[in-house]
Parts: sequence; C-alpha cells; structure tokens
Amino acid sequence: MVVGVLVELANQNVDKVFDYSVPESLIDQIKVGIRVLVPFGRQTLEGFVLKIKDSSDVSLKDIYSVVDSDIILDEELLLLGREIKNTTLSTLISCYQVMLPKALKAKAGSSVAKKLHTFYELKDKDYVPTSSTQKKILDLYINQSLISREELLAISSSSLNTLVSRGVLVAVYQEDYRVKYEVNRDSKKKLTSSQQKVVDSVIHDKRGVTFLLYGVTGSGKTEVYMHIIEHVLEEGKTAIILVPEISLTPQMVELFSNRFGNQIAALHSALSEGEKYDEWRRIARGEASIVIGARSAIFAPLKNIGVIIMDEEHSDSYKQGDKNPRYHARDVAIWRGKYHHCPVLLGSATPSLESMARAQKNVYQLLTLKDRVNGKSLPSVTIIDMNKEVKNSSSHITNRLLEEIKRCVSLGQQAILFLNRRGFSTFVTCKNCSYTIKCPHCDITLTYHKSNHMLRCHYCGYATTLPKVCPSCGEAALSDLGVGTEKIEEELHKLLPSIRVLRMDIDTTSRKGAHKKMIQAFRNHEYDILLGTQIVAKGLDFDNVTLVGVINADTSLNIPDFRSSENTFSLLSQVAGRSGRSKLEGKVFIQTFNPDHYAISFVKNHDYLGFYKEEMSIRKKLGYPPFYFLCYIKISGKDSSYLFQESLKIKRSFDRNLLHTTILGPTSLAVFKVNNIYRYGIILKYKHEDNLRSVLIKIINHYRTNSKIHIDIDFNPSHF
DNA sequence: AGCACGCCGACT
DNA sequence: GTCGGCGTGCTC
Repeated sequence: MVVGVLVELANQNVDKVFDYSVPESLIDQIKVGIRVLVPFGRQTLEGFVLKIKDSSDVSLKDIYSVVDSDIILDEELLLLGREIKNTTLSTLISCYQVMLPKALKAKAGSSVAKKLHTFYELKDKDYVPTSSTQKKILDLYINQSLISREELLAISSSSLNTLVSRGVLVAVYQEDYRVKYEVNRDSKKKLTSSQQKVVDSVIHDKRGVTFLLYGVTGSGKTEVYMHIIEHVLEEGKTAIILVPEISLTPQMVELFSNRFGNQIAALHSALSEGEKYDEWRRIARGEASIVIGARSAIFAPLKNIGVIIMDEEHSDSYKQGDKNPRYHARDVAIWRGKYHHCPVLLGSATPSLESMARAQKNVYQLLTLKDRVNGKSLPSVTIIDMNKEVKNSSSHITNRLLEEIKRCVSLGQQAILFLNRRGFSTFVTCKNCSYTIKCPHCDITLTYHKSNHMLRCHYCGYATTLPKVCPSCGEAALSDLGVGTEKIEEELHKLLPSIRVLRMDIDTTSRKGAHKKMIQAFRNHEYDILLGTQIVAKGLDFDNVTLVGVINADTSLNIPDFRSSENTFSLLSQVAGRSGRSKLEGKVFIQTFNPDHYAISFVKNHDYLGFYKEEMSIRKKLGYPPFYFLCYIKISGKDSSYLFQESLKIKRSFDRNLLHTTILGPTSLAVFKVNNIYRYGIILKYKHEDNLRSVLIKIINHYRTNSKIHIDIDFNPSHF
C-alpha cells in the first residue's frame, strides 16, 4: 500500500503530495483524511493522507505511524480545502490547517496536550521495570487500563517520562468534555407575520439559495434564526450560525444554549485551545448539531447541514486578512450551502454593499424586516455639530449630550456611550516640539497604556516605559493626546460625580467571565451608563437603555480606506440601534465634526438604502467594489531597495500581461516597516481578467525559492 | 521549514 | 591553506 501525504509545512516548495509506503502492520488503520507521522528529509513530520494507491513511480520510505483513529478531514472538507487553495492561491496545507483547532495541527499538538485531560495507557505489557518507582506505576495498571496524568505525576514525573519515551505508556485524551451547557429551555417567542414570512422562505429552500436578510436593529433577527434552526433540527439536520467575534459573547452563547441546551457547540476566542478541541470533537462525532462561532466556525465538521446563518454579514471580521489563506467566511458558507443543498442566510441591519448589490441583481434573494418587534419606531437621531459647540475646556462631551445624560438618568433610565476607536489609538506627543514616539522596529506610533505607564507597539509587541522628558527636545512636555475610555470615564466622573459609570473595553473584559458579569450588573441597574468601544456597539439588548451617545463619530471616517464611509455608517447605525429596544422610546446623539458627511447624515433617518445608493455611485465613479474586483499584492522583505526594484519588475510584468486591469503602485505601505521588515503593495482593479490567476501563480513560482522576498496575495481585501 | 551542498572572503 | 558566510536545491 502507498499513501499520498501532504506534510505540515506551509511552504510553496513542498505544497504537493509525497508518496510513502505503508508497513503491513499499519495497513488496516489507513484512511483518507487521517494524519500520519512520516520521515521528511532529516525531519519527522505529521501529514494528512490524501490518497491511497498501490504503487508509486518514485522510491519510497515507510510511514512511521498513524496519528488518528478517526477521520479528521472528510470528503467535503478535503474538497473545500482545494477550492480555497484555488481561490486564494495559498498552500493546500494552510487551507486544511485553518479548518482545524490548533490542537490538531501537528506542531501545536504537544503543547495543547498538556492542557487537555491526559490519561496514559499501558502499551507494552511485557516491559520489565528498571526501578521500583517504575514498578509502582506499572502495578497501577493491574486493575485499570487508564491512569490520569496527575495520578502518575504524583508518583514520579521522571519515571513517567522514561516509560513514555520507551513507548511503554502512551498518552490518550479523555473523552470527558470540559464545556457544559445547561439545558434550560427558553420558551419559544411568537413571531410577527413578517418574521414568519422570512422563516418560511428560508426553510422551504432545498437547493442552496443564498438569502440576504435586511432587518433593521431590533427587528428580531435572532428570533428568526432560532426558529429556522428549530425547524432544521426537526428535520434531523444540523446548523451553523456565525457571528462576529466581538458579538460572540457569553450572553449570545447563553441565549442559544437556553433554547437548544447541549445540542450546541460554541467556538470562540474565550475558549482555551483544549476547550476548542473538545468542542470540535463533539461536533465531529455528531454530538452537537448546532455550531455557533466566529469566522473559522464555518469549517465545523458537521454532517448533513440544514442551514448556514451569518449574522452581521457586513462585518469585516469574516475575512481573514492577516494570514493565509485569506478567505472570506461568506464565500465558504455559500460553497458549503451548495454542497449540502441547504439555504445560506446572511443577516444585517446594514448589509455590505457587495451583498446588497448581489441581492439587487437577484444573485441573492432579498428578505426584509423593516419594523421593530416592539412596534416602536427607530430611535430619533440628533447630530451634534462639534464645530459649533462651545469648547468647554478640554472636554469630549458636549453640554448638549451632558444634559441628555442627566435627563435620562434622572428618569431612572440608562445610557450607552460609545467611543469610536476604529483606526485610532492613544499615542504620546510632545507639546513642545510635537515629537511622537515611534517603535524602533516598526514604522508606527507607540500606543500608550495608562494602567502601567507603558508604551507598546501594536504590530510587534515592543514595549517601553514612558520617558519623563521628550527624547527629541528634552522638555518634560510629553502627554497623551488620544481619547481612551479611561479618559472619558474620568471626565464623566468629574462632570457628573453621582452617576455610576461602567467601563467596558478589551482591558476590562479580557478576564474570563468578566464580560458576563458586567452585562449582568448593567442589566440589574447597578450602573447608569455603559461606556465602551466596539464591544457595546453590537447585539446588546437592554430594555432600560433609552439614550445612546456617540462621543466621536469621525475617527473611523478618517481612515484612508475605500470602505471607511461604509464602516462608519454601519457602526453608527448599529450603536444607534441599542437605544429604545423595549417599551420606552429611544434617543441617539452623535457628536461629529462632519455633520454633513453622508456616512453620518444618513444615520439620522436610519436611511440605509439612501446611504447605499450614494455610496454605490461613489464606488462606481472611483472603480471600487462591488463594481470592480480588487487584488492586493503585498511584497515584503528586509532589503528595502531590492524590494522596490523587484516590486517594479512585478508591476511591469502585470503591465505586460494584464490588459484589462488597472495597476496601482508599487507604493510603500502605510506602515512601511514592521519588525524591521519592509513592505510594498500593488493594487489591482479589474472586472474580468482571465489571465490574472495564471500570472499570479507565475509570480509566486518565480519567487518561491527566493528567501529575500515574500509575496502575499489578498483577493477582495477588506481594507488596505 | 530544516538541512546539506557548494563556492567565495578573513583568519589560526 | 581552513572556517564560515548564506545562495540554491531537495525532501517521497
């Protein structure tokens, strides 16, 4: 028997199948989609069995051993990996790795294993112990077959290690899963007739149609999702629901577990690698039929999928942009929908321009929820022009907003204050010479962390203490200019000392369980104001919140990116939607220096379609998506002048071979240097370019053995 | 990704 | 004369 193995090296040079012979003793364990251990040059690597055949035309080495008893990559995932390789031009192995929890990636395996509940099994029953502690350990196996790691460590860690290294004991992982969901079935809510219509449309599809659900904030999209999932389960099928990482809060998971109990499996960043692995196994074994998770949960190894739901479909977190493969979960969802002949439901109050454009062209089927379930109209939105406001000292909160906060609190109601930090961070500047401190390794301003007075580089992690005097002019005039939630909190405290403010951001919610506690405390009205960043913008549902204040609408507008208007409009609409979700009328106040900018003015009347039309005409004029496709080529390396020279060569090759494409660049990236690696970018804009793929593959091949230059390709980048 | 092979500069 | 730099090529 010969197996074709794809080894765990994400490198273009070894991105192919290597053949190995299988020793007689392992033949009956071999299946396509399991992992095996193989010799590879001088190293020993894990790899996936992709093929089984009788012979090969190269001389072969034996595989060492079989890693898995169960199939890791089934037929569907194997096929999907190839599809992703072809659409992203990544290595095949990286496409498989991205589907799996880290614990299943060879390199990480051993470190994660320590976090798992590990047991040891006696493999060599004839082994003669060489010490008394070894005998003590082996004696334990007389009346049981598995002994926990803890128990063995208590006897002797060194003897355990010896026995393991001699192959006498072998580690196995206990099947006892660590994430438990309480069954606490919530009563099913009755749907409005328009919600019911949406449910009916979706559940009647058996062909893999993609639906776009455009539903205003508070229109009850989540309830619609649950009804659809319930129906799918009744049919004996399974479901995936994707949410952006930021809204995948314990609260959200709780909502689903209350309704569906332990049929759900949740995959999110708050889980340890071991927990993720457990969840993955429950899914693979068919013990969970609903998967709720962020981007990579789209690869959940479910069989017989009945619906795939993508909530907040406009969220750019669905696109993997920082490493290969640079895939979009929406594309994967649609692919799997076709594979399973099941509907895909994309939901949003502010659909991405791409999706709405496809819906307009009937590529997707548009479903609309235009009313809130509480029967109330959307909250009134007031734009506060910061240019006209009297600058009261250095305050970030206008008197107008302050008055509204007081009013709201005096009525016994609660407020959410949103600080838009997108594309914005707190940095330190010298008031005397306006020098800003940058990272010595990266071409980027250091971010100031007030809690420990450290300056940190968000790109490479470099950290340093805040100097007492300016490194440039020597004056003690360094101060932080940015606005953080801490600063706003201080300000609120000074202006309204009696008001109770709950600050919520990455710093305060990172501790496990902290997020849930904070939400609960706010719901119990232990606080009057919830102050936070992105984290308060999405999905939260508080009956008593009647006021939403946006402190700075503009920061996300100033990012040099073709999506900045879309992102701003969407963010503001989402935050605005937190107000007046129950019996009480809601109000929204947006502070801005650009009151006439369409990304802000259309928020006033909750006019998504108005914004959509305006933005579409601009995209058309400037040749951006959804009218043109973009492809972003990132060229990086240590030698800046060599890089630029090669970048020019690549550009010239594009000039010669891509006749229907606009080529922009090469330009040095906004952050030119990261970790002492320099970066150039070339942007391609095209409608139809049949040559593109083959030209790019040629370039990848040309540079694949060149260690001085690294090429990354990002189709449909979410930003530059 | 490793690791070996191989061809040019500064040294016991 | 050698040690060692990293460019190039290979791994079933």
